Amino acid sequence: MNTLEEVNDFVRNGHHEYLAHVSIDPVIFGYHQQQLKILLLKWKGLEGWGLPGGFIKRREPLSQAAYRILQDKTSLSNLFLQQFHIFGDSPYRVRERSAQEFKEKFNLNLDDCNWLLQRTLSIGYFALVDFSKVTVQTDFFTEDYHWWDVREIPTLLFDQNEVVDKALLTLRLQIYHQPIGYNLLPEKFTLPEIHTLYETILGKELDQRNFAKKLIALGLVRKLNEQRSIGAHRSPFLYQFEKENYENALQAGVVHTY
Amino acid sequence: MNTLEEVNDFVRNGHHEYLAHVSIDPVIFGYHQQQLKILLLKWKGLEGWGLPGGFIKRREPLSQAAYRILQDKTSLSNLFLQQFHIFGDSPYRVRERSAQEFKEKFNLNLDDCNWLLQRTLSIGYFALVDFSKVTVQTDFFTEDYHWWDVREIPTLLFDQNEVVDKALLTLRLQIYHQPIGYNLLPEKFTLPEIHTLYETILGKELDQRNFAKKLIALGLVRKLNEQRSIGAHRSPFLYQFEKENYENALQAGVVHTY
DNA sequence: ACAAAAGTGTTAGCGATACACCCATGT
DNA sequence: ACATGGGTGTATCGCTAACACTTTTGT
Repeated sequence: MNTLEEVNDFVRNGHHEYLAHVSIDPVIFGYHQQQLKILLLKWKGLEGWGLPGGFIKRREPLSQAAYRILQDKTSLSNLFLQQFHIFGDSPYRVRERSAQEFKEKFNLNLDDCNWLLQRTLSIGYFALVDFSKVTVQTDFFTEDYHWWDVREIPTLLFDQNEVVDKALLTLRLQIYHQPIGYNLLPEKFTLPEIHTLYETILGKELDQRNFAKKLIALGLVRKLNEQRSIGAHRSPFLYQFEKENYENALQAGVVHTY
Repeated sequence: MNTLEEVNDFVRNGHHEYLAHVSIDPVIFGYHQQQLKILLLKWKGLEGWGLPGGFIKRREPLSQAAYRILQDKTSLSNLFLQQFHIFGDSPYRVRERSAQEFKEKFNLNLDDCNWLLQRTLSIGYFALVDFSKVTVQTDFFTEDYHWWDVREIPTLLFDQNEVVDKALLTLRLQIYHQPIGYNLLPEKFTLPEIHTLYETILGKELDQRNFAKKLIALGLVRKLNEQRSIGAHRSPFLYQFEKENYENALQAGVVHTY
């Protein structure tokens, strides 16, 4: 959506194409330079940053809508995506909006009963993406984008800080049951990288030796015959996931701690 | 909703009071006679059984809506209720319904664009109730109700078998992190009762001695000076939850196995 | 030579699991 | 007395957790 014409059509006739009252808000996690990050957009006319949300088409399966929205923003097609909560309790999600608000913020004239003014429930999805493969797409509504360290998330629009918090909580709870590393790390990675990733997500220190020991003992990763050069230090070996073992272990929930 | 007049008003004007496109479907678990059961309703005009669902009012917080719907059906106010998934992928949740279908099944005449004909996403909640305290309310749409053993759930309306399956799965996953026993058992219960409850939910045998040992060692239950008479057998002692310890243990996730 | 990060083994303690016999009660 | 379900203790094994020094690399 890039021209003013398209935007006007979306605002006025969007309810013929999309479901009112429900939106999808994806929390996109990426991992880069030892930091867990979230992709946020700066919306035109609105103060502050927000999630790259979107609407569901009238006859589109829900999960397909989530993939479409993700793909539109990141141009990634093969990513991990999971629904984690639906938000409909905060005051922002209960009250309806006014046409005046829209006029002031976007300079768009809306009918009082326009579909965008109605209360919207938000379905939270979280995505795990390989940071290095993402190219962010912007459009008419998007002024800027930025990957934010999860420890430094600014104040977001509406109740979206709550959405992000819940996503992080879910990520932590599921770290032993979902292919977290598989989707956040590049194909080849070093032990210190995956070690720091887990420490970052869990927000606590994990013993270096025990961590490596367990990964290897369970056959979750395979040591490659390559090393990465990291400057004035010993060169770490590269590893790959043993896809089959890894997935079996997750299913069985074998891995409880590191 | 009991008179035909009320029903007609709901069908024709419900969209002024309720949000279209979204419904709440609660899976109500109860435990009785060593069986985990689910409350299902027989809807008038529809073949088969279904969940006791309802709609969200326009300005009603989501979780409040879930409580209201639950309370309307069970007359219970103090119950455990948790959102677990939103369903919007199955063919039933994608396609829209026809006025003709409504005419045939309910003998109600609807406009082609009536709000009840539109696609509806379903928010799944699961509730844990003390079976002995429930009195089920029926209304115009409800022909009958029945508590079904979870191992014998019949074919349900739409995609609701999927909803029930997912609720069961979630219950199993959360058994160590949610006050499962607290809400499904009466205030006073015997060790064999809680033991069988956990076996039933997890669908596997748990060692009797280890189970009791752990419950008591962690101080989750307190032995009372009362016994229950169960006929021609040794009388089991009654126990109560040690509320404080129990909740602390859940929060900390202390209990991993039995 | 030095600074910074990678790599690597052992031990102690705790918790999970496996296992079988006696007791209470009503008929 | 007998049938049925309730109640109880111990020993082994495996996993977790704690812990520090040597190696590599570039400057």
